[in-house]
Amino acid sequence: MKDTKEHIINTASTLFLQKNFKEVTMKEIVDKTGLSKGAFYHYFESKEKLFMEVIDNILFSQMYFDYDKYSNKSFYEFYHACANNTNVINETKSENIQDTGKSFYSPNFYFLIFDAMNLLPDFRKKMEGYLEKERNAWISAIKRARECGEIKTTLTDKHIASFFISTADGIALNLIIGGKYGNLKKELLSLWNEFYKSIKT
Amino acid sequence: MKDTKEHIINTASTLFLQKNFKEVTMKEIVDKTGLSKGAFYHYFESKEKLFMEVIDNILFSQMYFDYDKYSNKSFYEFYHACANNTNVINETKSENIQDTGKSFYSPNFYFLIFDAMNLLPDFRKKMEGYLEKERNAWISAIKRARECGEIKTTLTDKHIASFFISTADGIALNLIIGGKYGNLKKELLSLWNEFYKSIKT
DNA sequence: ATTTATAAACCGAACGGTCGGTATAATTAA
DNA sequence: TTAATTATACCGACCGTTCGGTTTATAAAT
Repeated sequence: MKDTKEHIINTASTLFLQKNFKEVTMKEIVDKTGLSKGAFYHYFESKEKLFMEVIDNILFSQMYFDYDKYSNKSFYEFYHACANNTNVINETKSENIQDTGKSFYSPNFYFLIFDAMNLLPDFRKKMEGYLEKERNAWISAIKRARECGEIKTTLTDKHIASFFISTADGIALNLIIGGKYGNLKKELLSLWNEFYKSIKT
Repeated sequence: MKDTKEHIINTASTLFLQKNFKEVTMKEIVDKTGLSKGAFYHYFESKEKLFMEVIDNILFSQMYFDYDKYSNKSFYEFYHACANNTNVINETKSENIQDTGKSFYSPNFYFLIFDAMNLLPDFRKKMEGYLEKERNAWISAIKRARECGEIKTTLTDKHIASFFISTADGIALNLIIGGKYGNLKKELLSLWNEFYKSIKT
């Protein structure tokens, strides 16, 4: 059944967003899914294969953001859309996470990224490709905004892009450590909006 | 002997900078130190206790940065000093890391931070305290720069501080993923310098 | 100076427990 | 009846840790 497999992937996703690969045990996955080991290994040949599917499911579908959709919109709209997209995972997954009393940090995919780089040989290239695409989208959006007179600044397109991308990651990281990842969108827009004010014409 | 214990901590430090707590095995620690398990447990009562000492050693000594030293210097000097401090760990530890052929990422303490938050109950508060101190140092340095006419901008002190701090983390994260953590200082200063140009009087 | 006594440093086999994974039986669906 | 699905019992490998014992350094006694 397709449903059962998806159910396993979803359950495992929330676990892998909380803890790293080694910390999530098969017993845990089996218990949380309400299935047995036999049932699990009917659908997946190994824990690693499951992990790969989780990676694909989370990183390369949910994380995917259609930048082209904003190619004819203003830069203001572009970065607001990006801010809205940042915590898709948080919103879609955190509802499944019950507080165990232990000091879990917020669900975040930095775990996944680090683990995936260790476990999946071709992951880094895939990730780099994604990041490059993201960066190019930002750069072209900024370039467009400058050309059509939306913004005006001495800063180069590249550096502005670098600003938006790295602040997104950096603020996310800080909020995760502080246990306040839920504020990401708010914090991001606070900084981005004021920066935007300073460069808009 | 103090030497042996320090030797264990140093060896373990390089390991914990490469892999997370569970991925580093006792066998590995023992082999890399050239000691036996018995010898190890003569100095540490558990793997966790060793990990705690590694945390203290790396995060709260090496990571420590004396912001007060720059209280009478220019903001330009301040952020250059911070940029120089970012990859202290990288420089001091990476020499010990031999390339095993496996796709290790650059040594970085994001592993340590994540693991420490799970394993050590009081770590988060400690970390938050450190981050707050860091942020306050930035804010007061910026405030000073504004007051004495070094910089002039519509951006608030808080947001400028947020810019510097989050870009440091964000760029570091991106470079780790790309396997080019060694470029951190260069990349950081490239962005920071140009931003500085745009706000300096 | 040499022997004796005490402690620190170190070793590696072995332990109990948990890990991911498998073989096989029971159940359900077709 | 046959094939797909789920459950149970079980496996060997490996984990962190323990433990009995050896070696080496330090100090005391003769």
